Amino acid sequence: MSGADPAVAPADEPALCRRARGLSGRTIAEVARELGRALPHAPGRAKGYVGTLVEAALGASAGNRSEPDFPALGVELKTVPMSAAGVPRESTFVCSIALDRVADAEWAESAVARKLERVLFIPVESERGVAFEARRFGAPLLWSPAPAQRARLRADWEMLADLVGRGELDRVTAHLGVALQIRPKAAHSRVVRLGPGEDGSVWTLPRGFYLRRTFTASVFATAAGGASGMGR
Amino acid sequence: MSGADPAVAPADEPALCRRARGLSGRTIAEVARELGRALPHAPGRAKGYVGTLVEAALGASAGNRSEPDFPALGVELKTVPMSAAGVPRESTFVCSIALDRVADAEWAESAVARKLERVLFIPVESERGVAFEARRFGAPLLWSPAPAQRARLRADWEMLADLVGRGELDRVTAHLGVALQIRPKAAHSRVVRLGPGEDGSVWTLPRGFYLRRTFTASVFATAAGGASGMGR
DNA sequence: CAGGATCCACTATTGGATCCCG
DNA sequence: CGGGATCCAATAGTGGATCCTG
Repeated sequence: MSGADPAVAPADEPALCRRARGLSGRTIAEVARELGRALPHAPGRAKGYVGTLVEAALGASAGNRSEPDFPALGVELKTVPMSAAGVPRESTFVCSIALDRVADAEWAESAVARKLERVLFIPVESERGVAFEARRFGAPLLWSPAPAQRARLRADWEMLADLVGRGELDRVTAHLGVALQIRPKAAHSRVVRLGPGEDGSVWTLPRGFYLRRTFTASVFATAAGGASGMGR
Repeated sequence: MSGADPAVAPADEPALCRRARGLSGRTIAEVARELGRALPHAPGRAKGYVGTLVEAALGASAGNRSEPDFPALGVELKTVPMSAAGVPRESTFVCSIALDRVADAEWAESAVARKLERVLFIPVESERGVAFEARRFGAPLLWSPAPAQRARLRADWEMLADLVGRGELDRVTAHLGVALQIRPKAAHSRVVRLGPGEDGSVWTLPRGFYLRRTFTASVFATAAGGASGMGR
């Protein structure tokens, strides 16, 4: 074993960061072996595997509960697939939308605001041509939104929550929002959920909030010594 | 006739701007008719037609000479095809590259810097679905680069001129440069010109400097009341 | 040929769909 | 089902090729 007992949650942020840095440079296969976990059975059938693996490696509260991964620290954990150029390859899921309750919510109380207040990003190599099990973890980033970033997220959230609350879900597409967007969140497109419609409730596809790839890219770029914090 | 005699160059910038504003809202067909010019014979065979038409309409010195379109004013004229959203659809040609002379040139003396010091942009509607002759001119923009824009152009130019001067023309692609890029400028790809190579001179494709679409977009966005002048 | 540009095949992006696990 | 995410067909973007005129 290489560090503290992974089954136990880290006591504080420094301890968490130490564990996270311990992953840097190591491969998925190495970490899986140390935790006694099998690698995914089939290539392309590995969605979510790395996220779960990192949860175990860092001692996050496992499972599907709607609280931070590290409840005592208020820290949310996200793995981010990175291209060789150091740019995220995918958007980042934030949380599902409670379609029936978003109407009269306030930004400060929202699940999005709470989840994003403190996030530990773990970059993972993700390049066609590098075998899944050989992909390496990168340097972790413990992030809280800068004022301009928080303002951007809030503006997007208020615009989107307003649309949902007004029953205009059918106007909501992933095109909306600069930093934050709404996209489907379901096993497939026939799944339905009750949500606000033009006349009362309608059956609709479950949705989630996601961070755009460009936003996450700017978060990493800024942290790496970038200039502005937002913008190109 | 709607304004001053188009055959005569405007006396000063205000006069030029008045003529340019006179085009706003009018169609290519209307302007062509007033100047007694035939419309292009075939659709898709109209490259350059609008540029030449506007030169005539505004009293620019016609022809292929390497001086500003309005020599007395030091103003360069560029038509810009615009999408319905008000964003340029194409990059903007600036000038050809003297491959054999760019090596020891200085930015301030360069053709790029001189051409871009004062530019009159004339937007033209350019949307599949709007017939060529029915496309309308937009509000003109008389522009000089803001300090940040000039610095960006200079940095790009120096990087590119350096590559060309060092005989590394084969490493120059249109990917290089944030605001300014180098692309082929010839009738077709078999045209060759003598330029600097790794060992003396080599035959190579003629090239030109172009403004990227994103840069021209930011120029228009800023002038339209935008915030930053550069950036997204 | 130099200046006026646009065309278009290919690549990059991404919105919507989908998959695994507990 | 909710949390962990990635997949991929369709669209947007653009680099290199091309076209017209004087």
